[in-house]
Amino acid sequence: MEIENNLPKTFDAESAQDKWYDAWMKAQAFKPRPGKQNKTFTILMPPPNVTGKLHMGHALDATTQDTLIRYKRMKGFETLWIPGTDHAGISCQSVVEKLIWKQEKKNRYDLGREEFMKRIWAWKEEYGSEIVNQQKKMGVSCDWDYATFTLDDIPNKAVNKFFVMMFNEGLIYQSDYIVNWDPSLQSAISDAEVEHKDVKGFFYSIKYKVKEDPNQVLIIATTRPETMFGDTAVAVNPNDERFKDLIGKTAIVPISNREIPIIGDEHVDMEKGTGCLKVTPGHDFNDFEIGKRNGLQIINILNKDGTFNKLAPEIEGMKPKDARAEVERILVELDLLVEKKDHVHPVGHGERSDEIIEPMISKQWFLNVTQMAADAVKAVEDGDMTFFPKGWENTYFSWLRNPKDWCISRQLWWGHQIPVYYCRHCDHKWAAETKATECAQCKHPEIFQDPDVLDTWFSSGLWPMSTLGWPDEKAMKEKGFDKFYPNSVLVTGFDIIFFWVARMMMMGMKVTDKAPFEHVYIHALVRDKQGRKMSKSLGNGIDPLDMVKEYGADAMRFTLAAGSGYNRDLNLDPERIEGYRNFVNKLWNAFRFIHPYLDKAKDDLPIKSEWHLHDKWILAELNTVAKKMNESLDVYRFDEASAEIYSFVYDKFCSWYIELSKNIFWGTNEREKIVRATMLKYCFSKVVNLLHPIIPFITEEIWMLLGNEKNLLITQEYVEYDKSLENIEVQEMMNKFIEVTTGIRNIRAQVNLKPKDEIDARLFTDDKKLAKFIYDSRHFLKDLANVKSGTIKAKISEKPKKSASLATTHTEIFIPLEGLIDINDQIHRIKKDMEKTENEYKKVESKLSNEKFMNNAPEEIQNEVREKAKLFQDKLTSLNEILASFQ
RNA sequence: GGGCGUUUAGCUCAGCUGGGAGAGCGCUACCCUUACAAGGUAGAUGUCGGGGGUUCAAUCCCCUCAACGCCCACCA
Repeated sequence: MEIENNLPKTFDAESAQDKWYDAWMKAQAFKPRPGKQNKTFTILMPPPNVTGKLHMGHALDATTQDTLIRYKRMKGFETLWIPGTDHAGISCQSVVEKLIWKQEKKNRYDLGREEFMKRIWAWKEEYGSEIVNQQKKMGVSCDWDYATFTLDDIPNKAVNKFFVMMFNEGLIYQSDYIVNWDPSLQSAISDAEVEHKDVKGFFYSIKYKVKEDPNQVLIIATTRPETMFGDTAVAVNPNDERFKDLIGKTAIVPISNREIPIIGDEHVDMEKGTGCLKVTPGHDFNDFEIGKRNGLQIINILNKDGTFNKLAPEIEGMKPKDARAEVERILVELDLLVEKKDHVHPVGHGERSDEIIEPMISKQWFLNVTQMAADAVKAVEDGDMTFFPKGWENTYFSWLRNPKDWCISRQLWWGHQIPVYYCRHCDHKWAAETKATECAQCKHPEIFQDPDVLDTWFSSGLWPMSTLGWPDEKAMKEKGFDKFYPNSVLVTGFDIIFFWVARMMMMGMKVTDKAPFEHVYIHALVRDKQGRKMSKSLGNGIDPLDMVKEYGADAMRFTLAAGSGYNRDLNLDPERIEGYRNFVNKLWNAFRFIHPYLDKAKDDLPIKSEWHLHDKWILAELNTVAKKMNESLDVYRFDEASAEIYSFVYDKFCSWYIELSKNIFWGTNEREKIVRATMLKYCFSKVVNLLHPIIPFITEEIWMLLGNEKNLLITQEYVEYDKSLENIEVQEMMNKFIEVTTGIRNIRAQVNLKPKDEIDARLFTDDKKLAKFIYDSRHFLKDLANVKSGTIKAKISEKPKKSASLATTHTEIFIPLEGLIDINDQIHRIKKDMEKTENEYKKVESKLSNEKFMNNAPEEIQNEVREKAKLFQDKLTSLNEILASFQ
C-alpha cells in the first residue's frame, strides 16, 4: 500500500523561521507571565555595539541565553530577557569619523560638537537597529519592549545619579596622570583597552655626558631615543657599584644640552641594558612612578595628535617614527650613538584603533574603587554570586584583589558627558544630576560643563539596574525592578569578566547592596576550526547569517549548544553545522513517517495493560533523557543536553522504535495500530518539547502539525522526569534484543548476504526472560534483519553444524548456510573473538585472584567484577560450542 | 617574569565523587529496503603528551618534565 505524504522531503527552515517568530511575537509569548514556579527568571543580554554586525560570539550568546530563557519559561518561571544596545563610545565615534572623513574630508573639529553629534545620532538611527533584526533571525525570545539603548534617558539618568553619588562621597577625583593616549582617537583609553604586541625595533646605546667630569660618559640604552627631550633625570640602581659615585651629579641630555640630575632608584635593573636609565616621566609609566618618588619635573613633548611639540624643536611636528630616525641622524652626526642593534619589544596598541599608544600626562577623572572591589570580591566568596564554571572566579578575583583606580574620562564626544560644571565667575566646581544652568554657589549663569565623556563601561556597569528603570521611580515600578532585580544569570564570554562583570558587581552592590545576578555563566569563545580567533585580518570569520541561510537557524543553534559546556574554546567548523542540519532533517523525516498515522492516534495514552514491551521501553528511555536534559540545562551543560537528545532521536527512536512500528502499521491489527500511533504521537510531542529550547523553529512547526494548532509549543510545560515510567528491566532486555539483532546483521554482512536474502536464525540462550522477549518480538526480526524463520532454545540443545555463527555474553546465534560460507573464515573469526574475550576474562580474573583486591575493594565493585567474569566465561563457553559445531 | 588552562581515535571534543577507553564528523565495505542518500547496515582506528609516585586498582589524585594556548606585567 502506498502511503500518501504531502510533507516536503526536507525541512524548509527559512519559511518556518519567519512564520513562527511572527507568531510568537503576536502571541506576546516573550513577555513575562507568572507561572507555576511563582518565581522570576531574568537574563540581561550583553548589549551588542550599535556599530556591530552580528558575529559568531553574538550567535553563541543568543543561543545559550535563548535556550535558557525558553527552558525556564516552559518550566513555569516568570521569565524576562532584556535586550539592548550599547553606544560603544570609541568604536562608534571612530566609525562615523572615518565615514565623514571619507565623504567630506572633514574631521569632528571642522564640524563642531553639536553638528558632529547630530551626524552620529543620524547614523545610529539608520544602522543601529540592524543587529536587532539579525538577532530575530536566530529566534531570540527577549521582551523587545524592554529594549534599551545606553544613551536613552534612563541610563543617562542612572549615569548622572551614580556619578554625583560618587562625586559627593569623594570617590571621584581629578588628577594629573600618565594615561594611555591614543593619538588617532585623541583620547585616553584604559589599561585594559591596550593590547601589547611585539614589534621589531632597535636598541640604541647613547652617550650622556656628565657635567662634573667632562671625561666621563654614561652609556644609556633605549628603544625610544626621540623621547630624550622629555628626560628629566638619569637613574641608576643605588646598589650598583659601577655608578654609585655618580648619584647626585648632573648629566647632560644630548642635542638639547639640558642639565638633569643623576639619581638612584631601586627600580633600575642592573642587568638590563647598560644599567643606566633615562627617565622620561611624561611618557613612560615606570618613569612616571620614578618621577613621583623623586620629585622630578615632568615635561610633555607630545601634541594630542601624537606629533612632537615645540619642547622638542629639532623634531617638532614629526610623528614618533620619523622623529626617531631624525634623532638617530643627529646623534650619529654628533658622534653620540654608540650602538644600534635589532630588538623586538612589546608595544602597546589601541584595541580598537590599532594605533601605537603613547603614554602621556593629562588631567583625567578617576573613580576610587578600593572599597567597591573588596565588596565585589566578598560577594563571590560568600556565595552570593556563583561562577559557572567555577574556575573563572580566579580571573575575577585576580582583577579585583589588586584594584587600580578606574580612569573614567574619555576625550570623546559620543557618550555620557561628565556631569561636572565649572563656574567662570567664582571658580566653583560641582556635579549635578540634571543639566545645570547657573552656578550652584554664586548663581552666576556663566558656567560650562566638563567637555569629556565617561568610559563606555561606566554606563555598562549600571546596566542591570538602568534597564529596569533605575533611578526613575516611575519607570522602576513599570518595569518591575523589585521583581526582576537581581537578575538570575548573566551569560557572557571570559574576555569581559573584568571590563563588565566586575564593574556591574561593584556598581550594582554599591547602589543596591545586592549582587546584580545570582549566577554568571561564562561560555567559550568561538574560534575557527583550527582554534584561531576569528578576525577580520585573518579573514577566517564565519558569518552567522550566512550559516542561517545555508543550514537554518535551528542547525546553527544546535551546533553552538552542542559545543557549549564548561569549555573555554569552541572551535567551529561549518561542517559541524551541516552535520546538525542533517539531524534537524532527520527529525523532520521521522515526523514524516508518523504523520500519515496521526489521525489514528488518541489524545491520551492507552491503559498500561495495552502497552507493548517496546512501548514501555521507549517511554522509559524517553524518561531517562528528560531527566538528564533537565539536570544538564540547570547547570548550563548545553553540550550534555544536546548529546542526550541527539542520541535518543537517532539511536533509540529512529533506529529502533520507528523500525519496530512498521510491522504494526503494515499489519492488520487495527487496535495495535491505534495504540502505536498514539505512542508515536505522544513520544514525538515530548521530543519536540525537550528540543524546543535549543531548536525552536522546527519543533514549533512539528508541534503544530501534531495537531496543536491552537497552543504554541513555546508556552507548554517542559517535560520532566516521571518515576512511573521508569523500567530498567525492559531497558536491559531491549538492549540484549538489540545486541542479538545486531549480531544477526553482523553475520549477514560477514557472509555478504544481500538485503533481499532471507535467513533462518537459530538462537540459543538460557535467559528465559530474554527468550520470551525475543519470541514476542519474532515478527519484527523480519523487518530488522530479514529473518524468515528461526528457533530459540536453551544452550544445552543440539547446535546446527557448520553455520555462520556468533556469540554474545548471553546468546549464541547460528545461521545455517552450509555450502554458502567459508568454514575456515568462520573458524578464524571465532578464534579471534575468543582471544579477545580471553584477554578480557584474564583481566577480571586476575583481580578476583588478587588477595589485596578482595580485601580492599568495596563489595559493590567485587560483585561487578564477578558478574563480568561470569559473562566472559559464558561467552567463552559459547564460542567453544560454536567451534565444536565445525568439527 | 606572574597567573590560568590545555594535551584522550585522522579532526573537534566528552569522560561527574578513581573500578571494563566514548561521541560527532571523517574514513572503509555493502545497500536507491515503501520517513529520510541531508539516508541505512556493518566495520576499522587510541603506549588517554613523557617520566615518577600514592593505591588492591590511575585517563581521573600528587610530583616532575615537555609542548601548546590565553590573561596580566614589561617600550631601558
